[in-house]
Amino acid sequence: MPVRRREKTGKSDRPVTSFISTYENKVDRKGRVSVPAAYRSALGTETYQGVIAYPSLIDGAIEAFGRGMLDELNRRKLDQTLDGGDYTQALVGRSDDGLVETIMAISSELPFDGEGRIILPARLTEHAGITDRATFVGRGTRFQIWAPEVYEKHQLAEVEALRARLSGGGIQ
Amino acid sequence: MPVRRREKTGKSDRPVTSFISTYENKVDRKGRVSVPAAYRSALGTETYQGVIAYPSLIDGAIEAFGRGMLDELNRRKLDQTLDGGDYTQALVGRSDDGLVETIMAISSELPFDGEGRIILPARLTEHAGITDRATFVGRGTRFQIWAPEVYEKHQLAEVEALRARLSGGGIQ
DNA sequence: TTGACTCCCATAATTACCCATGATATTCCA
DNA sequence: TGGAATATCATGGGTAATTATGGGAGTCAA
Repeated sequence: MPVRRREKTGKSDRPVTSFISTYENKVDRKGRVSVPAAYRSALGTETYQGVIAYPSLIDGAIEAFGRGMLDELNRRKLDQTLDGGDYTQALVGRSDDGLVETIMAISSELPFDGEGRIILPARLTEHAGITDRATFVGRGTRFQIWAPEVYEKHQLAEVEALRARLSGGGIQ
Repeated sequence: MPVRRREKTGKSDRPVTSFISTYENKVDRKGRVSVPAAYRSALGTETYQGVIAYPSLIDGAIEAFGRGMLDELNRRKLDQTLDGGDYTQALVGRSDDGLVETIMAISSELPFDGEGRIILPARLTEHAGITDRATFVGRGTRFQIWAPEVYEKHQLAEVEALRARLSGGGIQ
């Protein structure tokens, strides 16, 4: 079982517009962990320096994305409801899908410190089983944070399932 | 019935206050409770230092937002009626559903003290069943205040319903 | 007085901010 | 081209600032 080390910062660490690749970083005694520099530069254009995180509803992992996406969700929702004259939604909060509202409730705002680290709240580390190390997994528009051991198993199963599905079609 | 366009309303460039995450704070003997610092900073730009609160019409909880949202509601409602030529409503204050007017009537202005605390009126704590502790729940453009044990149950059901509908891994 | 409320101060715990270091890349220039 | 100087990154620690919370003094009004 190979230990995943920090990737060589070659071409893969140039500024990207989305979250890709995987990194394993340490969680120190204060609960701080560095967000990979490549991810931070992907968030670079945003005024607020930090990420929004919430426990995955599917996996034992933490889901995360930029503040920009959060504001976009809220703004679109507010515009949508008020423009349509739907004050019920804005004031009472009842709608067909309470997805945004629920995500807001279970999310945490995690600002960067001067060194690009965030503090993972206990609620989130417990959900993911994270203690002293954390694996950052890029998922395009968002990324996940796993306990390394857990992710390793999950990833193997993920790849295996994909391989099994593709073998039928004769692709690779 | 005119379709409202974004550039006409001119509010999309204005930042939306985003209340996220949940916090449990104590209610002291004087009935004071700290509004989470993250919420206060979300209200930071507003001139009025405090929140608007009213009993939820759906849940056993308190609904709250900033003065900015209150003004926004009134302004949009006024725009809407004037655009539609319904001056009667603007002047006399009668509307079809009366929701906004009703909310205004049952709302309380709760100013911050020097330490960022508010005093919850008995009418509101009784509605929510709050005694010595209160859970603040971010809902994006507004937030709620619950009795912790009540919210705990409610939240479990909320997440379970959401989980049941999700097929992918997170937002979008 | 009593009670309700506002303003002010105190404090323990937490968090934010600052600086330091070793490892690894990258740049520069003789 | 080789290697020294420079830059970036992940990581660690110390300290000042903030936060949530408690309580006292003063101010009204009933």
